[in-house]
Amino acid sequence: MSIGSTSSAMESSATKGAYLTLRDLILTGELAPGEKLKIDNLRKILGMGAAPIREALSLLTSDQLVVRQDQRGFRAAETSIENFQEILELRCQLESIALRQSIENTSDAWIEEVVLSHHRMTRAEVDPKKNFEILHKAFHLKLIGNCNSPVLLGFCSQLYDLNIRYRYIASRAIAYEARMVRDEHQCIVDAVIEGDFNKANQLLCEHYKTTGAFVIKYIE
Amino acid sequence: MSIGSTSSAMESSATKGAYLTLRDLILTGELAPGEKLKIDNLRKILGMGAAPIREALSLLTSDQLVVRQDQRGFRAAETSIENFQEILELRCQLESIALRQSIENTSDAWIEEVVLSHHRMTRAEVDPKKNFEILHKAFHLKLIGNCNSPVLLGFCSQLYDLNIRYRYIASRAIAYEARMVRDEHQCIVDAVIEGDFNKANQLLCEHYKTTGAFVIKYIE
DNA sequence: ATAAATCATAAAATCGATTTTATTGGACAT
DNA sequence: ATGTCCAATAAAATCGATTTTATGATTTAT
Repeated sequence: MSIGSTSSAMESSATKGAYLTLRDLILTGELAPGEKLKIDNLRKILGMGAAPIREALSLLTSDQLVVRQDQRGFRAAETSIENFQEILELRCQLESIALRQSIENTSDAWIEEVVLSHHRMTRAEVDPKKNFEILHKAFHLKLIGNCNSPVLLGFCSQLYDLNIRYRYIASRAIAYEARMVRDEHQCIVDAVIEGDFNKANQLLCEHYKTTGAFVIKYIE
Repeated sequence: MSIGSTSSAMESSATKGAYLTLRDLILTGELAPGEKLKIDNLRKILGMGAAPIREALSLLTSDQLVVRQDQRGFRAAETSIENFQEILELRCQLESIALRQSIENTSDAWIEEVVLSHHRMTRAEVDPKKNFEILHKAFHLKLIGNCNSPVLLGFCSQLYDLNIRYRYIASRAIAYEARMVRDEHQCIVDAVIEGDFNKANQLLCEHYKTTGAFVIKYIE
């Protein structure tokens, strides 16, 4: 069984381990949308007491990955086309704001970090998928990370995760799309380096929406 | 002591009670920014075991009102001018989006709800302050509540709370401003009824920023 | 036969005690 | 004196057991 050892769990505290593992299981769809999350079951799976599990689940409600019903326990958040489209739209709106501010504050240091994280992501496309996903997220967050607005970045990070969850769920039905994602990423980086917000923004939103249109076919 | 009976605590579950009470204490500044939240202390104050308190604190981290340090417990989130300004700016940006969509989707039913919640809030200006605050929040959320984007509304609600926390903290130093808030609210409602997004949006953002400028003098 | 009420079971919520981890103050060596 | 190490204390994290609450099945009354 690969559950107890999933990814970077088993860290410091039991709570953190439970949090990371459960988060992973929900994001990848191994715990299905709407599924009841019974404490006793999870106890057996994760091999710990109830307290850290409840705490982890409480933390996951912040991320909108878990829903809590008073006195009726927890379940994995539902998915729906409406929700997916909302996530998609919000990502475009919020990342536009963050991207604009990032480019307004542009600096050599930031540009170099963007180039670097892009490079790392590209290089990892051969490695195990898991690793790529982490670097892919890091890249996209770096792209908007110069906006000097940590709360906004928090929202974007949350939306990213909610979005990728749909990608995972969709990819259970089909092989992972072999679209020209690489080129798209490169063009975005180029526009950012040029300091051209409008171009970068348009490319970024299209990037999200194209992927989204692809995913949406496989929901429901 | 009015702590155990604060507001609408003592509800169904101990966790929910703890959540509401702690949230209140933090929003109003009775638990000061940065203050260590020791489980044992809170146990004595709230009169319950550690489990529901930890769970409530975990839930509050979602709201960004509590910060959790692994193995080092919880504390009330810090405040800062930078954070306040960020909150303010984000509120304007996000509520603009929500307001635009709300007005685009305008309907008689929604307009009536806006008018109603505005009326209720106005009428409550005499009643105990607490009640007014709830209706004030309800009004502002209703104003942007026709946007058909629950996630966005969730963000706005969160930002509202973070913002009001600064108001409370500032108002510890001074008497609550007697500005022309009433007129401002009325003008916003009028613009919404007219379906004039630009006007409504400008008024709303000014409304926030004027109040913000007032509050900011009393931080630090 | 249907609806309300009751009971039995399963699950969630909570508690008190234990274990693990951080923090503090002081002893020791440099 | 100053910095390092260790012990004692305080706090956080966790567990196992208990209590409370919901759920589903069965009975009873209309």
